[in-house]
Amino acid sequence: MSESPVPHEPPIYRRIADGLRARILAGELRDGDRLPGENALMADYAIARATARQALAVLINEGLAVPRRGSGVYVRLFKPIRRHGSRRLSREQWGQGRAIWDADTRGRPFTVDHLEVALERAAEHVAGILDSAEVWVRRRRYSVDARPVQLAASYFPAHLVQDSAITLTDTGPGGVYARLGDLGAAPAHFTEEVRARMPRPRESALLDLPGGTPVIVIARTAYTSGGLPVEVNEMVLDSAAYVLQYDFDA
Amino acid sequence: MSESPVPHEPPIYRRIADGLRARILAGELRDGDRLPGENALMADYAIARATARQALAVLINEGLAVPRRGSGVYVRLFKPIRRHGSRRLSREQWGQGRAIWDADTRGRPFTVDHLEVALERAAEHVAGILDSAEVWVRRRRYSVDARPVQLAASYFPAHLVQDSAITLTDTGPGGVYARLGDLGAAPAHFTEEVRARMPRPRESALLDLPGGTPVIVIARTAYTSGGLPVEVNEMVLDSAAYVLQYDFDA
DNA sequence: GCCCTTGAATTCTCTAGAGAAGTCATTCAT
DNA sequence: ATGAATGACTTCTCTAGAGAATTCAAGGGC
Repeated sequence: MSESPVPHEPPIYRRIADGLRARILAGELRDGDRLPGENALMADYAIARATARQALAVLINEGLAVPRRGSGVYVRLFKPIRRHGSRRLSREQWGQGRAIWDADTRGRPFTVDHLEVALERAAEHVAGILDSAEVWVRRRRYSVDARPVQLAASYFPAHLVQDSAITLTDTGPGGVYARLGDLGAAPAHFTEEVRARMPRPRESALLDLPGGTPVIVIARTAYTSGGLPVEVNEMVLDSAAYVLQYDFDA
Repeated sequence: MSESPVPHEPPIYRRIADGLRARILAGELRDGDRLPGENALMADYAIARATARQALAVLINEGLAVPRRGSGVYVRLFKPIRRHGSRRLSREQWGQGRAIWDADTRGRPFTVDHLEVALERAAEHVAGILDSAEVWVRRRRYSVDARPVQLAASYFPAHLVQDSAITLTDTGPGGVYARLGDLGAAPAHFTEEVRARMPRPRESALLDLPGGTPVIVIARTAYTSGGLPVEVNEMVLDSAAYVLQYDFDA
């Protein structure tokens, strides 16, 4: 019964991780700095390799450090891009453009790496929204400075866009939204659903994500002014590369 | 030069993790089901304990599984709450309320666990936005069904709210926004900055997060109709508990 | 000056084993 | 019936060691 009232000292690997984390968050170790590696920790604390690795794994899974095989473990950088939900209401005219998080506002150039257009049977959740069993899909990957930052897949009801340039690689001036306009189905209203989770392996590979990096998943539905859903766009973002901004009135 | 063109077979622990993940995503293993544990994997694949643990750690870090010490490893559940950014434009009148992700829309009751009100020197990024060195802070934790889901800290310029009920535990009918209205500083415009990252240990503890669960961090600034910033609200959400929804016009 | 090889340093994968600590159902005493 | 103790089972922590795979700088050959 007489349990010692000790608040349970944390295990070794955790104490080491706590120490390193404190030094990172205090700014003593900065973006890109090299952390003590497995061998250094083994020597410094007289522990086995597995224990040293476990300590480093904590920081890696927290997204604070990135391992580079054959080289070392480094403090991770965070230099996000700002993505505006509604440009119309965006903050440029509010609050002198002050923001909580630093980010590149003036857009660096996006490039599209991969582009794939296909006619497919719609997945259930997409079919349910677009009310269409067949959809044209446009899948693409965006990069900034040769670094992949976003995967996107847009779905359109097949019967609506069948003979338009939306089914082609080159959609012409103004892009797909201009083409939807040509079809009398210009998007007038958007709703975005936002989630965050850890990436699937395929997403991890395509976005070249280090461990400990969640993805932000945005599912955007575009409606015409008549309330007809005309596009579902599923985006997967590297969470270390983005800050989302949404503006709205009370 | 003649590199063998073998696409490098993945290591054992990864193949095991891949197999289990496939069974989870295919629905063969459902929410709450028990996964084969360390001992089972050791026996099935004739591997060492550390290797079996490594395989399970992959799924745990992906947020697909949750370990329960002394009991087993279980498939994780995902039953989020839907949080609306702008209620005014929200989708109820659009698209018959169809949504990509299932979520509890009708609000289950929120409860406030912790509440702490204090006068503090403002952190740099908050001071920069509110243009005030001293701020009143209201920190609180929200729970749903006795499960903590959100931490929030609201900051107000000290000189503005000094003598109002905002500095009290009970803010009276209508809450802080009604009090700001009393002061002639009713919020008219909001901007939200959204990020996702892995939690800090303190957040992990307060939200009772299992491994592999990112947090969504929302920094919301409220402006009066005159463009004066009157509140900064930093929220930390359990990403497995939330789907954010934003609606806006083109 | 440029390319290639070499070798040290580093992370990554895995084996084998041991004890601590928590969970949970069953058994036993009251 | 209720409650306490037991014991099987589970995850968690850690040791010790070894070879594979990768990086990167230094040195040698052209």
